[in-house]
Amino acid sequence: MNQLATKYSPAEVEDKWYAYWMEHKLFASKPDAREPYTIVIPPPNVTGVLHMGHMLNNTIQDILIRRARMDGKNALWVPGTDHAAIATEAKVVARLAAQGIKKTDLGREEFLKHAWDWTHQYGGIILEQLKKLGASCDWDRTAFTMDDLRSRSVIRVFVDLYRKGLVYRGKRMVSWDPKARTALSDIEVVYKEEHSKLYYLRYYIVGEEGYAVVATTRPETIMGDTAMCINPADPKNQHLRGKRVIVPLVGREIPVIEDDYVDIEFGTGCLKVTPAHDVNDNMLGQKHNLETIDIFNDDATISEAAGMYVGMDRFEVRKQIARDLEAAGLLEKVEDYDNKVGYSERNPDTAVEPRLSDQWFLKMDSMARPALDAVEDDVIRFVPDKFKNTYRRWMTEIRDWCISRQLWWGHRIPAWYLPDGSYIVAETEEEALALAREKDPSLTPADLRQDDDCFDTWFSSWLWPLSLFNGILDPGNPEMEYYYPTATLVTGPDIIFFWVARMIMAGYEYAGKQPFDNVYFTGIVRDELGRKMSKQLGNSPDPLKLIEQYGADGVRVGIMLCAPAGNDILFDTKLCETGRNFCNKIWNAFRLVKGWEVDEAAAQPEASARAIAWMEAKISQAAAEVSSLMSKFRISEALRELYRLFWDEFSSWYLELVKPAYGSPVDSATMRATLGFFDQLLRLLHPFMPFITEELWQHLTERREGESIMYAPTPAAGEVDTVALGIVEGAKEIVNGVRNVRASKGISPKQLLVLNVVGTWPVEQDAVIAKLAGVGEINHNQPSDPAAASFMAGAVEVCVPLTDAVDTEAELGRLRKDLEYYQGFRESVLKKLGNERFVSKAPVAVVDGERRKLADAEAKIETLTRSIEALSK
RNA sequence: GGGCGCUUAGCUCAGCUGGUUCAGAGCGUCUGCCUUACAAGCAGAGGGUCGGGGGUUCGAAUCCCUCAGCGCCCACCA
Repeated sequence: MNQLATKYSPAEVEDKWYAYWMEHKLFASKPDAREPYTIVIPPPNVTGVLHMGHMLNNTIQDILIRRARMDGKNALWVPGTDHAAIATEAKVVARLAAQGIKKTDLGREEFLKHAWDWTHQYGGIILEQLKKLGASCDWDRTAFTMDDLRSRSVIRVFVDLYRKGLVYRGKRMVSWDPKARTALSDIEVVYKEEHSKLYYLRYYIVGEEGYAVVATTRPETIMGDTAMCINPADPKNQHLRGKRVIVPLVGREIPVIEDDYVDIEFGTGCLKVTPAHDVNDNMLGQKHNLETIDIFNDDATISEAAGMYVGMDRFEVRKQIARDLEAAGLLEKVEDYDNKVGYSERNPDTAVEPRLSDQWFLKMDSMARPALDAVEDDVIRFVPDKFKNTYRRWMTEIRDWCISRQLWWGHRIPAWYLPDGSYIVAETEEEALALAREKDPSLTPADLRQDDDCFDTWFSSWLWPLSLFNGILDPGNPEMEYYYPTATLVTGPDIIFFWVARMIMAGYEYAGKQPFDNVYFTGIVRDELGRKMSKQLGNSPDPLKLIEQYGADGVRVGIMLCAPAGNDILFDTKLCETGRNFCNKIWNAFRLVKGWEVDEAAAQPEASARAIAWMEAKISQAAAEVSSLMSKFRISEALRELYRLFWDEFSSWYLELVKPAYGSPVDSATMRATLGFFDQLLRLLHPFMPFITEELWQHLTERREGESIMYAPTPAAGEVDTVALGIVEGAKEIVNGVRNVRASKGISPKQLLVLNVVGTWPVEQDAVIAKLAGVGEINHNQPSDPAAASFMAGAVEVCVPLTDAVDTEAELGRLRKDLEYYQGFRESVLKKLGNERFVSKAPVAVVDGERRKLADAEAKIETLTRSIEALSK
């Protein structure tokens, strides 16, 4: 044979097999009598491109799905994408801006057209990239968080929650971009370290002499002050308790309130409270029922409400007010001060202004309870379980969820305002109108004004496991009944609150059950320097380039080798090389076996028979180990186990043992067994390396069109023949010893050696040793030979007579070093056994073990001593 | 400030229920091999007082306390 190239080339193999899998619809799933195993993909941004985080995440999902499929389950992996409200809108805004178009000039309808164009243009690229990776998703089910079914589900849920009384409107601080005149999301705010000033202002106390001094970085907000706050435990400000003070320049009286939020150490311990323009002040304002004065217009100029400096820019006012305070003797001092200031990502020179606005909120506490219990009671299992702590903390201190966003790209909030200022929540405008007319029959469609805002992206993705099976619009449908709850969610710990917790809440609220049984938290992929991979740093390799370079299987192995659950991953491209090399190893092992000529009449060599019995036991052991590791989600370790099994045990030991001499045929029993092992190994490896295993499996088996290794059952862990196992394992030790002698003495591997054994070992090992160590003759129970090179194997000394004279001094040195080691070892064992408490308290097996160690050590010491004596003569 | 986690070979990390699968793997380094499956390979070698200190125990990389360094998440200081 050997038309097969010496190197595995993944490119055509991968495309060929992916097309084959698709053509035969091998990833498709329909409910049937089998046990389901379902994964819903964490939907990537619809216009995103694949990065290393996706690679990791989706490789893991594919491994789980493929393994389940081979375990005989009905495996379904549902793909889809997320509309990613803010991220996508920001991209579209940026593209329009490049053409000199402003979003506000376009208007909502036009803007959405552009957004959809963008989505259609770039949408789904990421899913095509996943195919390159080998992802076995049921593509016919591909969903989008803004497709019809998902959109209707979102609206249905919002209206339902509203009618249950869980939705309310409230004020919330948002970051406002005064230039774009729009609210920003938290991730659109960039904080910069800045040198600014700390102004110390005098607030005169009403009805007495003297004043309190307040330190602030924003003196221009004093017109919005509605209180001064001190810490009740602050000894230096006790005299202010219960007093009122006068806002400088403004002249308004405000109360002194007390709250332990105030840091006694900072400034003078007095804090001015401006509830309309600071997040914390707002919190204080709510707690103490303070008045709120909004002193800014949309563009951050001073509003009428301020009563002074009206129409001026905020920073101009800051300068002016400092001068005016100074002139009025109300400025105590000014200090340099470094602080962080938020800037708009969209307008990098514009500082964001905290601003109060009306938002929609969802009450969380009633939904949080069952969701918390589910994780506490391990109904939902977190892997690794350390994330239970994180989850518990957040769930017990859960805050209401602000579900509205000041965006156009997303699900528009189905609330309509009436001329009288009230609003109606309904699934459609028609329904809203009908409801409105119950109050006022004269209303027309023109009287209704729909809320401009959209839902938070997570308000659609929290329904994902439900909406994918139409569980919102048609609860209890057959697909829901079959696939829900899903088996495992694979995601990053960074979205445990945004997404995981909320899906759990939605699951209980709308299906009465957990959305998934397991959550596997992956690590965060970092570069070799430990930095998070990011576009700005440019330190994220392009996954598609990696696949081109190393093959999908190679990249999958590369990333999985370094991906323990929950720990961050320092990704090094080198690991893909290891993966690629592994593919090559498998490929070449296959070339070797396929190249063998079979002689039906040939007898099976003893070494081959021993090897086969041993390999069978090895595979059985490994299959059990891999099952156990997979059930614990120790996927990386399972792969390592298989890597070792294939490379070390199968290739280095087994194949070398059964390999016929050059030009000689192999006996049919050995060939059959070898092909059988190959088949089992490919099946064990398939979930990790789908392409190469499919390719070789095709060469290995007579397979009909439409069949695939994907559906070949996982090899079962059978009985382990420990005797057969022990024979080769024992022989390996001797072989290693002989190889060591060869290496240190520079003996060619071709030169046949004689072994004189001082003592004996099971003769069944001899054939194995002979084949692998290049040994022509093994003599048991021989006297020690000082002229030979020797080594210890267990308590047995093995002498290798040499044709050339032995370097006596070097040999003596080596033996003495060994002797010293074993004497020390004996001492430590003796010490342990001499400890009465050890002997009486430690388990019998452990004590027996120590006694065996002692006996072994003494035997070794005896042989070594004799050898040294003999050699010294 | 609150919480969580990490520290084991030059590098990246395994080490689950304390004890012969306990000091491991991969990569890197060094030595010898282009041995007709594979140089993307083969056969060897060196390298760590398991972050410091204390405790529990017959026995600690493993459990507890403490200190030091690093990282992450949440809340963020006027």
